[in-house]
Amino acid sequence: MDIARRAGVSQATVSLVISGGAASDQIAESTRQAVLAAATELGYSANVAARSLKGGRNHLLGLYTFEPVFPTDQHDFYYPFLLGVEEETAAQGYDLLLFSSVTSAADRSIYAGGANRLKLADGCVLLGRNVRHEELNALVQEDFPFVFIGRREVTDGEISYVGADYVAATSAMVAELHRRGHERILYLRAIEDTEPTRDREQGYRAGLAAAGIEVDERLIQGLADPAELSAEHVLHWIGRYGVTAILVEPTEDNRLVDALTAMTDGARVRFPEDCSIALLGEPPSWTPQLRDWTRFSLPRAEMGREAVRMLVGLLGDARSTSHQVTLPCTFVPGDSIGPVPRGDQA
Amino acid sequence: MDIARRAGVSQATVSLVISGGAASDQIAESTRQAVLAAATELGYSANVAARSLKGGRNHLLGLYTFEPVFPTDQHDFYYPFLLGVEEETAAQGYDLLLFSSVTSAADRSIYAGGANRLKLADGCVLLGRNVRHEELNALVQEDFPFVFIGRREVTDGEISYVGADYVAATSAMVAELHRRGHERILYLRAIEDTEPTRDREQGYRAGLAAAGIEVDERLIQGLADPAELSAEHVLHWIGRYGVTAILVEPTEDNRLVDALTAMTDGARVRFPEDCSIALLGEPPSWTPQLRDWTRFSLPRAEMGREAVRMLVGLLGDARSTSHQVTLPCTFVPGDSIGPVPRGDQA
DNA sequence: GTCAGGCGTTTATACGTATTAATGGGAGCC
DNA sequence: GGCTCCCATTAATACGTATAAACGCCTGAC
Repeated sequence: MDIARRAGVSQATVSLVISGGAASDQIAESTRQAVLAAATELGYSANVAARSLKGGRNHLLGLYTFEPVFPTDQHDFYYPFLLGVEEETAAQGYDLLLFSSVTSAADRSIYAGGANRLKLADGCVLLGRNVRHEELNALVQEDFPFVFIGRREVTDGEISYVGADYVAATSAMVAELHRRGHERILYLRAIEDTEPTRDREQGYRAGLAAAGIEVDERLIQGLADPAELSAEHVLHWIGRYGVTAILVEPTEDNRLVDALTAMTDGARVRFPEDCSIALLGEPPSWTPQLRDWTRFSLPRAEMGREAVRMLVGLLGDARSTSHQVTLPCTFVPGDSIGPVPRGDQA
Repeated sequence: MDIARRAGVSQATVSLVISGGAASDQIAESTRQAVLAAATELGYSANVAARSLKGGRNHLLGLYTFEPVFPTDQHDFYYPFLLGVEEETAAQGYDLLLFSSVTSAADRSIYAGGANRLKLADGCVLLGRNVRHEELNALVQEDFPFVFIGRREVTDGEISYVGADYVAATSAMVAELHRRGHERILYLRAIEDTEPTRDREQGYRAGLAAAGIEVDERLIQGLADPAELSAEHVLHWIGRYGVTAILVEPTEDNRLVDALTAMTDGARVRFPEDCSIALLGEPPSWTPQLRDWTRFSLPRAEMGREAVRMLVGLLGDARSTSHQVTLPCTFVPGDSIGPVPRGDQA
């Protein structure tokens, strides 16, 4: 190390001065000044790799997303999370490492190339819907500190996460519909069995139970691709099952809203005149808001911030217990729900 | 390394098998299989820190902004740049390091703490209006590889940058106004003497020259804070100098557009009926676009991408020469310019 | 039988830092 | 003056990997 030579001291001394805020009180003031001067002069900065190799921390937090975030629509969905993460990371005095290379790689795996690149950072915030649970398990076993944004379960053990309270929000949505007289409420769920979907379904059932309505399993329909949702479907459900309201999960992109808009434009189905409809979440904010859909919105930025706070907490405590937090969603009244259509009233 | 023990070979052999796709043909197939088996079994993943320590490069590109990006409006201004940088970084197989800690620190200096934290990355993309030129100079002297987004000058030597062609865009804007008969064109410039402002002024003068109009120095006015721009000012300029069109530099936030909107709302001045107005740039995109201002827009995402490409090029070439590129802006017709008002026609 | 040569593997070393144990020198005390 | 003790500094080591150089062994040739 050339700083040492420059200041005429040993490498160990330099290390003590630079990093050892604690142990550097053992160092004579004159020496410390000399070292700092030399460091400044040479534009020195510690090598992260070496530092983290040694086992020290490098003051980096990582952010890894399981989905690519570049398609602009999805990016816009994830942006508020990122904003929160970035803001709190800065507030905590850390730098933020975006694992874009892994994200964009063909195989899209944390362990691509046999290397868990996440370990570059002290800890990591994870984000994304299509999680590879086996990778999460691996992370847990290595006990690498990380926090997931969104509730996630793993088979062995518990992980830390900051989730949105989909259960309560969905349940409240059912209650809201029930207050307006609806009893035949269709729930269109994503076909993949991920945690957010499970939570919504649980909230749906809980909401019905609270309203004293028995669950009609035929009113829980899987929807593989929101784009395939058409007026025919809706009219069919109305006619066949007496559906008066629909709850539907939006995707991270704008396919759902596009489909709904197409329906409305065709005037085949009117919301809420023919049928009430509410979104169990919020479509990407960039979507031109032609319509103020009834929905609930996640506190995305706050979730990002909270995840970082939690992560920093984990880093501080050596014996890191996992933490789980769910934050409440905000109900957005919108204008797509209304009373039960005349002909269908009980 | 416990994989070595597990497979009954040496650490070097493991390294050859794991990383040396090239040199691993020297390894007997049986040995390689044994090593790979052991690696899989133990859930091994290479330590990136060690790897990059040995290799010198850690495959990180940095992004540093001279202004804090958290006030939502400014963030929205910088966001497209960030998007481009992020996208191309991923495409190049690098990870992106956001220097948020430095950004948010009180002293906001690259060299905070006597250390150049930027060196954490292999190279760095810089961004921001209020540059500290002395820091740029220092970076140049260390010859740390970096690329600035926006044209920047330093006293000693040249730096690499990807800029927007403000000169041509402003000149074209003047030509556009002249085509509609305007000859008394007021230029409201930022009061700080930064490169973008200088370029706009140069473009303004060039445009006038091309149109055969002599520059009236009284028509170049400094504007410290766009918020202070009022109907009184505009009416004054119209009455006193016979101004029929205004060119104004927008800020990274929404103060300018707010001021213009306030003027319009008060109906004190109508654009373009009373006076044409065009923005020499683009306000933050999040601004509720009450009005489609005539302006030009920077290819921000493309600038970000190009900056990363250039940076990666610098990293590849050991003998790094500096490169300068300016990208053309896009004219956005909008609806805030029109013909010369009746009473003012020559 | 000896020796060259090639191949598969290992030994040794370097990367830059943090940390512990050791070293040196100076001051204080008897 | 000699001894001890303390404190500022240093030497030594470890972290996990990549790589050049060295090594041993086996084959083929003379």
